Amino acid sequence: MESHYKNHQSSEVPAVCRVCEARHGGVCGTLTPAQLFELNRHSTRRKIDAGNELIGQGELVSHYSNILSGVIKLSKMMADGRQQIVGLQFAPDFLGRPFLCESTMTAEAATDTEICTFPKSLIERLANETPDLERRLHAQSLKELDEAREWMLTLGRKTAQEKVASFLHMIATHIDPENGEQNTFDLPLSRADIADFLGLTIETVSRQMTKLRKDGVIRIENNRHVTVPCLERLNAAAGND
Amino acid sequence: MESHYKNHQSSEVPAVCRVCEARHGGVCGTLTPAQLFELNRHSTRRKIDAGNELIGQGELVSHYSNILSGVIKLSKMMADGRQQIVGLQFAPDFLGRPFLCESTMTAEAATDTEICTFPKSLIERLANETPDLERRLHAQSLKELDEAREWMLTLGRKTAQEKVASFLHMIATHIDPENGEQNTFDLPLSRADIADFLGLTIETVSRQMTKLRKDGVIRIENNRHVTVPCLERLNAAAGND
DNA sequence: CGCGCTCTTGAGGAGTTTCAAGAAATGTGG
DNA sequence: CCACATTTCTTGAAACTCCTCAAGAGCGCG
Repeated sequence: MESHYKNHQSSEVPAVCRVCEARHGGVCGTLTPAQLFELNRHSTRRKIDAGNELIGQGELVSHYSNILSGVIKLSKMMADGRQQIVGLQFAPDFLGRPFLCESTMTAEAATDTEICTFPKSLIERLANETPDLERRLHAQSLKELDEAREWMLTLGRKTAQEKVASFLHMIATHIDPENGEQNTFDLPLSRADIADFLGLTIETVSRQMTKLRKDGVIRIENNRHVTVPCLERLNAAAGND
Repeated sequence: MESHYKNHQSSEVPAVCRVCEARHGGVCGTLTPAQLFELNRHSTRRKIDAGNELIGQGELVSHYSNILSGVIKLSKMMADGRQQIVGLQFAPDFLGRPFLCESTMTAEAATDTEICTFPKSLIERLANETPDLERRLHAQSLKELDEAREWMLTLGRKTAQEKVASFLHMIATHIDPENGEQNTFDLPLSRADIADFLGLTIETVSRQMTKLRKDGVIRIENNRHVTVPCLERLNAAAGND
């Protein structure tokens, strides 16, 4: 490994990064080959099984991560156990809250996930050197802000039916369809997670899914596998125009 | 005016900025005197009466603003008229969505407001020159993101009672108290606005305010004027730990 | 003083939750 | 590969929260 780093030409990007799924969409895309090498030297790839916690509410944040594959859920919990998912991050999103030491929420793998982790301090130094990186991080924050506000509208003003349809529509447009032809995918979240995301109970989510199925807006197989024959109908059920 | 600008020494900040309420908290704080002069030349102060719209959903964003005084509400509307307030901005917050041309929401003055406006292009150029400014804008985005996620928990998982108490607690801690002794303030929002903020109806907000009053958690005069004898009791009513 | 506006209060009803049970999918060990 | 246990999801009935509709009270204003 050592020699590998010593021999590189500064115009080449590290081999690991060259084949990395998140390389262009992710936050590393703005870095120079030399910076990538430095980042690479301090980064580790990790697999995280569904349900495992990356970081807990109130813990110290020492690392940032790029999501290479899978879905991460960010959630907040009240003292009495009520829980709300406040964000879903898909590959190749960047995970971590700049400028803050203590996490205000829990990050947990919703599906089996692969991430690339690096120390907070290193990213912050690179961001100082590289305005493009700083801007990229800023852009991601703004994207998350837009999404959060979109969900505030959903949480505050939509009916259970519209909430569930909105969720399915979001997933349908964020997950790569397995099948080019039709819009078909596996839900990355359990009914309990969906409920926590939409501010509903499991039972209500289930009932609304059943209703959407009976109305022909979606098809469901094995509970997790969903097909959307017509995205526009789903969008209409979600209350969007 | 012309001569004023010609005669300045580059180490002095413009007179208007020197007495500006938002100078240090706001986004201008990071700029050099020379940059402040340039910004100042292209900026205008405006007063906006309560209820007036700054920018509408779907309109083009050509200007950014610093809020000098007052409260601005950011809201989203559905096709059928249902509305949700997705953010409240207090002086000296910065108003505007970097990197985006079309506004995804409406910005409206909740109270009589004074702002300082400048063209989007100028701020973006200054942000390129000044990493500190870019970082300041980033920090503000992150603050808004944190607030949005906090409200997602409120919208999704709290009861009407807790929602109203949460709102009052937020206002109590964001508005400068008129009176050093006790926590007393004028609500910047009407019952209708509060309802749109909390995902409730006017009637429910009213009922919960009455209940909080009868329980002795708050005192109300003239509908708008609120006193909080004990912030901790209010916080408890809001469901926070 | 009457008019309009905002806020409050009440009664009834719709939508969601709660509680409880059953069905379907998933995993385990023989 | 099949019984059995476990988890996840669905369905039903009753209860409760919040909404809708309706009327009245309080306040500012011409």
